[in-house]
Amino acid sequence: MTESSPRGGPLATESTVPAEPAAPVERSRDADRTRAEILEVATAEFSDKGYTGARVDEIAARTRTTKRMLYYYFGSKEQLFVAVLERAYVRIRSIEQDLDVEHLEPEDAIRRLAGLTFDHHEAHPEFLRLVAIENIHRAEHIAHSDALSNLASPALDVLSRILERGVQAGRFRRDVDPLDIHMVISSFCVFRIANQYTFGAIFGRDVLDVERREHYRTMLGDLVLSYLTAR
Amino acid sequence: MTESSPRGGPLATESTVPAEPAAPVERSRDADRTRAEILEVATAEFSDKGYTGARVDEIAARTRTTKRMLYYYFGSKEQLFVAVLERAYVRIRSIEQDLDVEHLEPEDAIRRLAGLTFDHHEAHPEFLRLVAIENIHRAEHIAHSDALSNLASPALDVLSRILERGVQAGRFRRDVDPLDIHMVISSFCVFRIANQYTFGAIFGRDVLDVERREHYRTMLGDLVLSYLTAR
Amino acid sequence: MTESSPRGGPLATESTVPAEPAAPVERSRDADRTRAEILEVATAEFSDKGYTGARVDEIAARTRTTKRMLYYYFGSKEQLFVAVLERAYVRIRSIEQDLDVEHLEPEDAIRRLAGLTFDHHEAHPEFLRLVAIENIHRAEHIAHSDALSNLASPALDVLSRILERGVQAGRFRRDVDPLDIHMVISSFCVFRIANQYTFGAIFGRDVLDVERREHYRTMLGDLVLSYLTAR
Amino acid sequence: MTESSPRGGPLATESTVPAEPAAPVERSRDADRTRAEILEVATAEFSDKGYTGARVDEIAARTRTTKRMLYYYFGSKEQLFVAVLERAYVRIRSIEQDLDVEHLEPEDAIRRLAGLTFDHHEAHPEFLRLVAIENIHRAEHIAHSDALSNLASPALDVLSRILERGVQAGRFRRDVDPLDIHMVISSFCVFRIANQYTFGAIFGRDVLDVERREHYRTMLGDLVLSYLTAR
DNA sequence: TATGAATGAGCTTTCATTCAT
DNA sequence: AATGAATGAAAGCTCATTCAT
Repeated sequence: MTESSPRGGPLATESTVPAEPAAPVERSRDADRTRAEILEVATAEFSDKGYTGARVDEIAARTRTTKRMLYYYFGSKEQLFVAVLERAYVRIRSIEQDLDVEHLEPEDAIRRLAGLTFDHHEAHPEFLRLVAIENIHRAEHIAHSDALSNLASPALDVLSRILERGVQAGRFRRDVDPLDIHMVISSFCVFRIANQYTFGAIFGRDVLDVERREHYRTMLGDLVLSYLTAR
Repeated sequence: MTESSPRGGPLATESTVPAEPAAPVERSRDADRTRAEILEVATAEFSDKGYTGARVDEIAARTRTTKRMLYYYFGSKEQLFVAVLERAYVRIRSIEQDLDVEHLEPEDAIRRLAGLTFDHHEAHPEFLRLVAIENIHRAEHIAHSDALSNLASPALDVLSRILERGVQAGRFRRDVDPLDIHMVISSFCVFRIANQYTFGAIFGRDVLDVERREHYRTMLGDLVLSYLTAR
Repeated sequence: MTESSPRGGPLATESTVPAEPAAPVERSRDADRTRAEILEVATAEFSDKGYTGARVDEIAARTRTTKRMLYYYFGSKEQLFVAVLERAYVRIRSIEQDLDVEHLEPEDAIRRLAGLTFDHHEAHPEFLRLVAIENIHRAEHIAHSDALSNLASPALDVLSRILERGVQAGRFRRDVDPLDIHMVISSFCVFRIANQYTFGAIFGRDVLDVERREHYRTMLGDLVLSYLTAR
Repeated sequence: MTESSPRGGPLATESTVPAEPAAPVERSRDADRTRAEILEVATAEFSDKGYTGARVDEIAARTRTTKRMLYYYFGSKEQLFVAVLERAYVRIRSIEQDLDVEHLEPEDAIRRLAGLTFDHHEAHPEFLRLVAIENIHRAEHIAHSDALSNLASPALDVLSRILERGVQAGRFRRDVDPLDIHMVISSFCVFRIANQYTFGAIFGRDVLDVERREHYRTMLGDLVLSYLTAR
């Protein structure tokens, strides 16, 4: 990489700059807007076609800028993909932080948590596609990203506290690892979205059918709770 | 396509020829061997790089034949990919048919079934990678394949009978859809393999660690059984 | 060329073999039929796509034989094209021999001759396409063909005699070269067919429109006669 | 096509820019020079080998640029061919506009027009080859070209006025369609060039022989005039 | 800081033909 | 006399990227 990127290097996230002098800000705002637009389009393209399948030309064409600007801002296709992943993870995590389950009974809190995860995954299939794509590439992009390497789910902390409360109340099993429960919940929610196509093709069932939505949502809660409360 | 492919068209699967005639088979055997070798290498390449990322040149280079032969046998990169998918599914399904759980108690049968699924997925990560890749492509290749469109898991029939026995014995819930249970089991097994990289990168846990293997395997059985036996 | 062709080499025309022993004739007849079929299809393909644009695979696919047989009978794509040209010229010339104008007045004979030429070209556009294709290739195939090198039009002899009669009767100009008249007639008839597409695209006139047919046919006669009878 | 072409798209003709700005033109001039060079070479190659027979590699090799640039400028082999056709037609038509026959007697004007057409065709055989090639392809490229679909010959207008004057002077037939006369003239001139090879091979006459040139040129004038003045 | 123009390397696929009996 | 299997060479085209200001 011989060319330096503006404002903090290629991995810089689009942090809101609070107060800056007049003139250069104008330009920065344009730059931010352009960066954001590129990321938006790139997210769609990468999510749709995969990393290799995505075309830099196509991303640029759907933008108001040129391909050259894309390289100017992000350095390379790979760095653009990393930026896309970072933005996607940050967004998803920020949504998860809205969880407010402290006032609920442990069982209800679990149902709430699982249900929200279920909803999130259904609402953001392009995020799951990016995750699947990144796994195909063995998470090599995430691994090299400082911004993502230790970005654990905030839901995990919430989950830990729910489990603690449940155990202390004598309603949940002891010695259950919160991350395992998180994995069970994620497995189900991710599989339903990420594998919907092959599952549908093989078994002829559309798991995204709205008529089946509540069934699956409830089932997930039942599944986790039955495990946590099993004698 | 004006050039005819050898032996039954590009989608012809490598049917086991039981008793073979004498002379002309020699060449057929070579052809079959070549086909098999191409499929082997192509499976590795597609599984490793994804459909778009895979290179026909690379596949050919790792083979004793040439790129030309690859096109002679399979017609196109896409048809080769379909052949790879077909072979992978057929192989996985044939393994699943070895299930022998009729003599077990329903609970043990469930544990056995879940455990074998768990083992299969761990033993064939390249199959799960192909499935993930195919889902990125919205199962368009499987959809166009006659050989795969109706290839439900034989494990599903086995599962149905276990559930029936469990219900009749009064040990399992009524009205549980076998396909839902299959989905729960698959979710967990698939997620653990397919999402191991991002999961590891984000949470710092290696879910493939042999030391944790039995824990997860048992946990899956517990999870499913607690759901099936929940009051 | 290392492989010899059956029955007289690659340029042998499909002459009817009168009397031959039993068994091999059967085979020859099949061979002749196969050759004829290949030539039929090849004529269509070459005429449609041009020499380079024509596909050996495509020709073979439209035949009941295989591509290999095509090479067996004709040696190469080029030799097949020569055979196609030969057959086309022979056929066209044989049709022209039906001219019977000796009993007509010179003027009527000219009209008859020009009209028949006009009709022939309209009836055999694929022949004109082959001629155009061959001219694109500077007649290199015809030049190397013994069968075609001195295949002048029989119409030329007929024309010569008509002109002689006209001159002797004091109705036609003296010293008119029959080949020049042939060229005028051919020019008009060939142009109308061979250049119909660009002419139509540029001038918006469909010169093949049946409603204009008689007009052009008459006009050609008028044109030639006015020249021959000009003071 | 996601990659944008320079300067107005692939079909943009080399419009004469009258007054040019200062600095950035230098590069444009290079680009125009490169475009022109590619078109020059491509004209020769397509004209020589036909559309399918022409090789993009060959065209590029005869240029100072690379094959990549050829695609950069023209998008595809087909679009390059269209550009070649457009340039050829535009050039031919621009030459035809130099006709200045208003001051001549109708008969002399006709001879002049026919003679100039005769000369043009002889001077630009590669244009006629392109036209023949385009007719083999049924004018599909011209049909899709906006620049060419309505490009009637300016010679046609000139011809119309000559005929009018001749009719008004009582020297020419009435009710003669100028386009028919154009067709007669074109037929003869085109045939002589386009069909020279097969004509020479079949009849052994070199119609391009300089010794016969005046004969044919005069003959064409005689032919047309005798038709126009026929009683 | 910003950008239009240009590009080397490699991609999938197709072509007419020959091998080997 | 007849043929199924195999193929070297090259075709058109696209990719992410850099040049040059």
